[in-house]
Amino acid sequence: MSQSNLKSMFTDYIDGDSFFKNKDALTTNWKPDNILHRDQQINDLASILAPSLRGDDPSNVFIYGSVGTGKTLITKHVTEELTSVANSEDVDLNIVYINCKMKKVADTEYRLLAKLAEQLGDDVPSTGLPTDEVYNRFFEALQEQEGVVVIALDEIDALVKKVGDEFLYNLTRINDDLQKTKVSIIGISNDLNFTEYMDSRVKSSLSEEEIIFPPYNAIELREILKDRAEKGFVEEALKGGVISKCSALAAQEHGDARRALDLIRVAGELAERSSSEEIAKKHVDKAQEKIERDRIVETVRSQPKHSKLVLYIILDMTDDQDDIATGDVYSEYKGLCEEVDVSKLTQRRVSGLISELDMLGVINAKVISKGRYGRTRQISVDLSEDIRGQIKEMVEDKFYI
DNA sequence: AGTCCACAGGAAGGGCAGGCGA
DNA sequence: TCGCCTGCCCTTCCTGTGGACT
Repeated sequence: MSQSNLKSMFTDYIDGDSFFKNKDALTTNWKPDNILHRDQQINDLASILAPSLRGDDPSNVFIYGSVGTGKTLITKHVTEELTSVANSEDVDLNIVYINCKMKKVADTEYRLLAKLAEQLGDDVPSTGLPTDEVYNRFFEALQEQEGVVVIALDEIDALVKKVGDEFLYNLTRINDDLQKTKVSIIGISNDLNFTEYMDSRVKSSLSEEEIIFPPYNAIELREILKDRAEKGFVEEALKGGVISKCSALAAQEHGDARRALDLIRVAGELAERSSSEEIAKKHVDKAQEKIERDRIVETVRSQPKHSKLVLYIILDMTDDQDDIATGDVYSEYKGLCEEVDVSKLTQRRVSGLISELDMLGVINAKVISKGRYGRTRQISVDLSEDIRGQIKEMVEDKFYI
């Protein structure tokens, strides 16, 4: 692009009509005035939490539902309403919301306790103290509260799978030691079978009440999307069938409203970038590809260097071989480490990295037995040429391959 | 039926960086 | 500054295992 073209592109951008009138309305963080198809869940959660307005401690509640079914949105909505009533009625109520999956924030017991203490007004260093000291600080911070404290732990399944359920046991028993404060816990999980991982005592005290968020079907998704699109896009930006297409695709993805919103927003951005007259179905297809590509590439980018090298080897080997084994990858990997002058990891560790890449959905690795010839992982890659190229390029740039 | 391969994957612990309190 | 504590990444050591081969 020549420099004058660049200039005209920018001026066109300013002068050009945008498809968007409020892009925020097309993101998951945006809270609509009326939340569709979740009346039952809103009422359930509200009636469980309502006793806190009279100073009683509400039952602990467990919320289940897969990704994009509105768990976080509804929890925030109900707790915000509750807080505003509590404020106007002068009731002591404190709501703490924490996402346990947030890397480096609340993904270990220490960090969770530190974060909880911080939200209750105590400052705890991000590392350095013994865990029981952090627990004490959190406990003291709780004691200084008056009335009810509701702790909402989002993506609690991720944390329990990582560090066990002992912290939950402590949390659910904390009321026994508190005098004037009452604590209630909302556990939010994406994994419906998650309680199987937990001790039965924790399970029973945490699941005093349960609320299930079923996936949205295509019709519900369409209504949600239509509502958001009216707020997010200017009139007549969308060609017929676009909303239906987005909702149908998202319904296939376990009724994921987040995916539906991402699809329509990205489709809008792509259409705008290609200077189209309107947003059409082809933009949705492109959006689908882009979202998947970005997800994979971003996942890989955030991996440690050895994980990148291992993936590079796997991509390289699967170029002309269908299935490869852990041992093959490891011997090639050792060669690559020498080539780029990086100290190599052990096979045990590389095996772990392969398993992590599999869990992240970047590669497919399944354990098979070849009888006499041992047991190994059969590794294959199901990525488009485009994505493979991007990942390889990223690794080559980083290590000067 | 027994052997044996090529790993998988659990457990324990070392070493490091970041941070605290004395 | 030093001792101590944490999370994190990694190694070492180990036991387990599905099925082809003998």
